[in-house]
Amino acid sequence: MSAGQQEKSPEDLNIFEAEETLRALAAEIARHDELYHGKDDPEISDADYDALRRRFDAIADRFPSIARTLAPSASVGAAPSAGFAKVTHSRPMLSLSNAFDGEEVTEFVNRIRRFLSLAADEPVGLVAEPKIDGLSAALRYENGRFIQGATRGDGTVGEDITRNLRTIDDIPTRLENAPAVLEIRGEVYMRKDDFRALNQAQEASGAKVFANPRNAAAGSLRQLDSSITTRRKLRFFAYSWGEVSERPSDTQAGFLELLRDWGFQTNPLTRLCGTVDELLARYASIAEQRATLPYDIDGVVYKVNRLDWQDRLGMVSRAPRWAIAHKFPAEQAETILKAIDIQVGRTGALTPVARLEPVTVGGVVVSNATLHNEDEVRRKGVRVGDTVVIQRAGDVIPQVVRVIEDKRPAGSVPYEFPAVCPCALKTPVIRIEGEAVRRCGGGLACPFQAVERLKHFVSRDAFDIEGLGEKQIQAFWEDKLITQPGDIFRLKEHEAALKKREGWGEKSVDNLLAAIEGRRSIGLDKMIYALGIRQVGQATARLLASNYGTLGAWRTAMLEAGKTAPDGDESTDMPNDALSDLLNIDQIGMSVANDLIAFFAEEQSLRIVSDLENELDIQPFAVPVAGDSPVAGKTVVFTGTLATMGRSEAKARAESLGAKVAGSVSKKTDYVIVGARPSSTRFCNP
DNA sequence: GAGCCTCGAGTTCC
DNA sequence: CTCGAGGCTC
Repeated sequence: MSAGQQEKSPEDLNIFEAEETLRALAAEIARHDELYHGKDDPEISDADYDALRRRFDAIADRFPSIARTLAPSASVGAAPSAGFAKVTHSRPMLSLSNAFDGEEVTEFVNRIRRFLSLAADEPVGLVAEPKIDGLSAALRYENGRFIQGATRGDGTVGEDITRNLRTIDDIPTRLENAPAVLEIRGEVYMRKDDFRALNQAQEASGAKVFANPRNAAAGSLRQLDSSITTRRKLRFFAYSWGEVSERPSDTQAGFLELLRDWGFQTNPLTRLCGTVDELLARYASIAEQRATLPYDIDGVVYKVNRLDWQDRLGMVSRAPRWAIAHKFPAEQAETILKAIDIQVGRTGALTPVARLEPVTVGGVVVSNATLHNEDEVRRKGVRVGDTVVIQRAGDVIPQVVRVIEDKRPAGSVPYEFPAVCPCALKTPVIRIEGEAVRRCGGGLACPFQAVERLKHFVSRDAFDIEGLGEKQIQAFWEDKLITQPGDIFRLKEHEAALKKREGWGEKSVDNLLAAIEGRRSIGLDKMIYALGIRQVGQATARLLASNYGTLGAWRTAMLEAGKTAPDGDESTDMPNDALSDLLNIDQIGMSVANDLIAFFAEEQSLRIVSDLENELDIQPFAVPVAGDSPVAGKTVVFTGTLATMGRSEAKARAESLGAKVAGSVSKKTDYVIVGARPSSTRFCNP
């Protein structure tokens, strides 16, 4: 449905219009389901999605005969559309760290020199190439044949878009003289002229117009029907590789040459540079050509040329140490700051948000921007009524860059952070010494926090109840249908009342209740995460679940741990066994332990937990045990520098063998792995 | 005690 | 995505 198109109410539709509309809505809903569940990248807000669903249901209720004939309609909302198959990348697709000025580029090259301990006169060859604003893809060739292509996804798991990639002329289907296994990586993009032509055609046919070439390429690549992709003129620049059975070159530049020999397109502006000055000159040259290039770029990427150096440099978190993206300055726009509102998060954090006169930045209309916290507001000196400069950080999230003070209206006053929570209780706001955030002091009692906690409870990484999004939680809360998590599982007692609610029919209520029933059985880790304890996110919840095994054991341990030092004076009290066990878990320190203890010290928390215990079937955390491993069920401590792999890798490997990894030695410790002793490394190399 | 890395929390837009 | 903070290593 295109915006602005007049929507008729279901009563005014004739049967033909109804059929057409239902078909379109079903397709649209299926697409958003896929974006939301499959791609984890929703295109519309939950509210807009709900509106689509409601409109579909309203029309379907009035024309049941048509609704029945539409196969997908029956399953709308019940199951996400099939979409694309998942592909696990054999080697993760990394992201790049960014540089925004010459100084950061110099620092990047210096870091490399230090890391490699290079002599001052030894040059570091780096390949500079434009950073194409498209979508990265991985192409797998086996014995010279293109067998599978995937999107980047989250870097670890992408989607199988082989059929659509096969329609791209720049992607050869056969390679001569290629290694047996060869995974080529590069960027799928649309040229500016093809983009303009596509949009004209879309407009002429009344279809959706794309905001920019990148979105058009994304939309085209994600077509389930690859005959549509064929008609879109997509292109591909190759620039990197993933898994290879034998390394075909010793340098980045040499590899690019091979890519050309195999028939790939590589970017013609790519150059090998020897010094930072050369890199920056190349950057300036590419920046100058930017407007006249036939495709969009958003910066220049620098990569260490020698592959043996790339190997040595390795990576930092999820980005290689041997490459960086020198980004062009983000597009900026001026607008008026109309108001500063305060939002309350689930932990009570009060976040100021700038309400802006809507303005287009980078092809997107922006009307809100976060101001993070009190310090940020003060640092930027923003006042209501100011004209401010906006940009989209990383081309995504809008931020206020600065105030144009010359345009400040007379009589404006500095922003005063409110002293009380905007909720009905007007609880005084607390700012803990040394912390940046201000929090509502109301804790569990604050109604805003309560709603946010419920939203967190049903969120995607927690209970993920379909049909129970933020909007519904808000509405059910206001009507007192859901005031605590356990109420969700008693919602079916209000079935009749629900069906009378505006926007809710027989079908949608049935679907919702079915979705809720489907979540009655849940893993302990998700259960812990859903509780929304401060500092306990997905990773920590998993850690706790795997260490304590059952809800009961965890609760008992947390209550026991809380019996230490009620005055909080740790220096005089030895931690009890329960607390020292907790602190012995790798990644859990005193701060996280205190928040856990504080949670269980609340009467209300205990009620919520036992209520859920009655309603739910909580599955003990499934440890993927390789039963015959010598470390299964044992507690292992790593210390010192490991020779063959990083600490985190060793930890992951040991855990995959069923071991628990602790941070320090205690009486429960079975093995201590020190350095690279051969007798110990056998645990890491099964 | 400094510096690195991971995790948590909050946010925006289509 | 970005920032801040906690936890760990050196």
